[in-house]
Amino acid sequence: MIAGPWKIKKYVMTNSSDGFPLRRNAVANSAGIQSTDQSVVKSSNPLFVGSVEKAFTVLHVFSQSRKPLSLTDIVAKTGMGKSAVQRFCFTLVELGFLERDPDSRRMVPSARLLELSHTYLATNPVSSVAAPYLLQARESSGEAVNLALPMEQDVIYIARLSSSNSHIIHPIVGGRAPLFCTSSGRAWLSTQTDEQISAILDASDLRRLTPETLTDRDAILKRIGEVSHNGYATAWQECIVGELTIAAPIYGPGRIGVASVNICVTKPAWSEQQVIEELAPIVCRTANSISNALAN
Amino acid sequence: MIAGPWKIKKYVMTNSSDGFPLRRNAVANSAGIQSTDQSVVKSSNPLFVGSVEKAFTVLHVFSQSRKPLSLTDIVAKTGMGKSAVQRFCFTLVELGFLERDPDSRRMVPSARLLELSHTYLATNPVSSVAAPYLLQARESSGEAVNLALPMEQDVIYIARLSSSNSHIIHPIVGGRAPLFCTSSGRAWLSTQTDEQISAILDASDLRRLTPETLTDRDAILKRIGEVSHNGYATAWQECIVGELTIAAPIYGPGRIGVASVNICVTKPAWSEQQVIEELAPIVCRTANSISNALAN
DNA sequence: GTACATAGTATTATAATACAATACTTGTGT
DNA sequence: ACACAAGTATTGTATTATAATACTATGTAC
Repeated sequence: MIAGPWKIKKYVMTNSSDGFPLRRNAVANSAGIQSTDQSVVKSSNPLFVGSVEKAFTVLHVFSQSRKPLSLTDIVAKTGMGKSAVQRFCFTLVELGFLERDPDSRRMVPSARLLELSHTYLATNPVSSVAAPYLLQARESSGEAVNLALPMEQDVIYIARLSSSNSHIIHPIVGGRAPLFCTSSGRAWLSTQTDEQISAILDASDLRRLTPETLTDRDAILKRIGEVSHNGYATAWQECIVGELTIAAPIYGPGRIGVASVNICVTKPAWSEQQVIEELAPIVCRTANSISNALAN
Repeated sequence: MIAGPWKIKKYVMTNSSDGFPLRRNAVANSAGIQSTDQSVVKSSNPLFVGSVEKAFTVLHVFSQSRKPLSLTDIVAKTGMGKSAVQRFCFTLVELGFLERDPDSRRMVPSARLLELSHTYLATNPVSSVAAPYLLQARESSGEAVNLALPMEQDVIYIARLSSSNSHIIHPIVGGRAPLFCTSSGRAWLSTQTDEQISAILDASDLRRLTPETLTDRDAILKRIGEVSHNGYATAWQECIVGELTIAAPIYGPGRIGVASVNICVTKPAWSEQQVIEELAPIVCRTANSISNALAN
C-alpha cells in the first residue's frame, strides 16, 4: 500500500488501555464514517509517534463540525480522554494552529493552517503547471473548473477556478469527495487496471449521497468503462443535487493516471446533453494539454 | 501575548540535552530567520506536547526549500537528531502528510495538507463573506485582489483572485510577507494604537527585501500614519521588484482592524499615480463593504 | 443572591512512549 | 570492486506523555 522501505512489521500494541482514535486506514472518510479495524493486529511500528496522530485527530474534528468547539465537544467527537484533549488543544493553540476565544473558551482553526497548504502548493509543480490550461478552460467554458487528485477512496481537490459569473467562492480546495460517484473520480479510475478499480470499490462505502447516486457496483463499473471510449467521465447530480460534472484524466510521465480536470455546472441552466456536446471537448483538450506539459 | 487562561508558568527545561528546534515565538519568520531565544528561561508548560511541535518543524522545513528532501537534508535544516527526523518523517508519511519517492527516498509534502487548509476555510466566515466583494473588486479593476490577515509580524494571505488576464496562478494563499513593507500590512497596522505599532516594529526584522524597501523606522511610521487620512496604504516595489500594491483595512465588529484587502499590479503597465487614482477608490469601497458585511 | 452543576484548569505519580546511540543494510560514486 | 555515504532497524534508558484527580471558575436555576 505505502510504497518503499520502512517495512512495517506486525507489532501488537503493548499498552493495555484501548487503542488509538484514528489509524491511517481509519481516518474518517468524506462522510465522517470511521472504519477503525480495532480487532486487527495493529501494524504499529515503534518509529510511529502517536502524539502526532492525536494532534491531527483533534484538528480533523473541526473539518466535520464547522464551528467553534469546546474541550468537551472535542472529547466527545474524538473519543480521546479529557486530559489528552486538554494537552493537545493547549499545544495546538500554543503553536498557533488553533485559536481560542478567551470568553467562550471554544476553539477554531487558525489561518496558520493555510501555511501548510502553501507548503504543499509551493513545492508541488502540478498546480502551477496546470494553471494556464485551467484558466483557458474556464475562459472557453465560462464555468467552474477543478483539478483533483486521487486520495484513498476519494478525490481531493487541489485547485479551483470559479465560474466567471458566480459570486461565491466555494472553499473546495482541500475538500474530498468519493471516487465512485464523481466525474473526476471516474476519470481517474478509468486509468487503473480492473483489479485496482475493484479493490478501490471494495474499500469504498458506496453510499447514496443524493437520490441520483449510483450505488450499484456494475452500473458504476459500466460508467467507468465508458470513459476509455469517450475520453471523458460524467456524473449527473450524484454528489450534489443539481450539479452536472464532466471530467477527463490527466496522465503523468509513463502514461500513469495522476489527476483529473473537471468542469462543473448546474441543472436548470444546463442539460446533460449540452454538457457533453459543449464541455467534453474542453475538458479533454485541457487534460491532454496538462498531460503533455507534465511529460516535459 | 496569548490571550486567555492556560496561564503559562515559568518552567525550566528539565532535560539536559539542548533545547527544542522551534518555539512558538521562534518559528521562522517569512525570511526563514530564526530568533530562538535559547538563553531565556523556556516558558514550557507540562501540558505542551513537544512531539507535535517537532512534527510541524519537519513540515515547515519544506516551505523554505521547495524541493524533495532527504532525511539528512532535514537533519541539517532542523537541527534535530537523525533518529528524531527518522521517526517524525515515518510518522508523517504514515499519516499521509508527506510522500516518499521509494527510489530517491526523498520526501515531499502531500496534497493531504490541503485538507487542513480546508478545515480552516470551511470554518471561518471571513473568506466566504468577503468573496463577493473581492470578485467585484477584481471585476472593476481587472487586477489581482488579495485578502490578508495579520499574523505575528507578518500578513498571511487567505484568499487571492488572480488578475483576469494573467495566465499564472501564484500559490500565494498561506504565504506570508512582513507587515512593515506591504500595503496590506500597513493598512492593518494603521488600525492599531501607536504603542502596538511600535511593539510590532520592534519585533520585526526591518530587512531590505528589494532596493526600494523602506527600512527607516520613522519613514515607515509616516507611511502608516498617512493611511488614516487617505483611507488606503501603499507599497511601491518594497517586497517584489516591479510590484505596486494598494490596500485598505477591514474592520470587524467593534471597529477592530481584522484584515485588509489589497490590489496588486506591475510596474511597466501602471504608475504609482495611476494606482492611487484608479485603484484607491476600489480598495476602499471593497474594504468598507466587507467591514459592513462582517458587522451583521 | 446563593447553591448547584458543569466546564475548564492545574497538579502529580506512574509507566509507557519517545528517545539517542548504535549496529546493520542498502545504495552510490569512483 | 571497493569505499563511503545514506538510509533503516534495534534496543536499553529515562524523559515525556499520560490518566486520574483535585481544584477553580463559570454559568444557571431557584
